[in-house]
Amino acid sequence: MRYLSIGAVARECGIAPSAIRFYEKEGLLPAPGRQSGQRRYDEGVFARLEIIGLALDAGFTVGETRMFLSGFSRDTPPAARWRALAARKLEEVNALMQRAQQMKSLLESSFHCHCPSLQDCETFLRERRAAGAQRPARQAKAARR
Amino acid sequence: MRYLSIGAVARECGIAPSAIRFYEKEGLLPAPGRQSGQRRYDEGVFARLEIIGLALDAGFTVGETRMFLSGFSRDTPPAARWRALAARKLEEVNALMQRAQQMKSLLESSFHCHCPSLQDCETFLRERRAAGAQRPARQAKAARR
DNA sequence: CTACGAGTTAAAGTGCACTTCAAGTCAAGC
DNA sequence: GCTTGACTTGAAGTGCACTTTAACTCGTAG
Repeated sequence: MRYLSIGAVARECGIAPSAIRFYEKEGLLPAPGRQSGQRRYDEGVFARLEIIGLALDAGFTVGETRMFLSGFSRDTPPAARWRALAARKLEEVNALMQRAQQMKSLLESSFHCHCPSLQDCETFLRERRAAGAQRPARQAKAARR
Repeated sequence: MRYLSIGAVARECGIAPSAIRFYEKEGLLPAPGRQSGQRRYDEGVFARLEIIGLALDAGFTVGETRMFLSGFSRDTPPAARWRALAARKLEEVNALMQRAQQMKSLLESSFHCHCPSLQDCETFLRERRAAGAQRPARQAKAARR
């Protein structure tokens, strides 16, 4: 079993050391063992970091990701609460995918479109109709740096 | 043709007046006519706001959205530059959708999963394998409030 | 005239996910 | 002993997309 420094982990998975410390401080990552003050990680950290990245990429906040991860931890899983959160998040992810799909259509069609103005761009109007009577008061998230 | 105040537009499409002013200042929204100092919008503003929302939701920054919109404007479309941007963005949107899909799978499977720890969760390992040797050094964005 | 609601501005504030900074510790090499 | 490089900490800074604030102007109603 190799024991890796924070720098080694960072290099190996392309995350800044500062981010790893940040995740630890925020309770996403368990505090690892130390060797003369320095953090020493085992291989398991990569799987954790991967889910963290996945969750944050998919639009979870740090707090939500913490809860998401707690759904997988061995200590007292508060299943009901977790399930509710997961269900809500699933909807948000669906909404995100739908909007991304719309944007994708819009982008693709823009390659073939030469409308002088938006007001009468056929493609856009079609997209808009496809989107339906939504006008949904956007609120979901999905960011990373 | 109705002429709407900023408040009326805001109410009708669920965006804060401050956001509308912000978009105008950032050049996403053309400056409308004024009536004793106050902005008066025509119906066309809704289509504009809808694309702005779509673009921002799909992860465009304000600057990118400005360029995206300029692709649709009647004045000198710098087609090459725009196409390059659109192509790059299309890739980013694809990546976003892929990650969202992964998160969705993870969420869905978490309903049926009762693994004591991540390290040996079959479902997660399968997801990970499906994701391939990516470890992609995340960089794309996709946020809104 | 006064009051009110809705608009105007520039500037400062907010929340999030990190990053950067300043000052220090530690082990190894010379 | 001194230097180097990688690490440690808490605190402050950053970028983005807005929001809030403060001080103001309008048109209308009473």
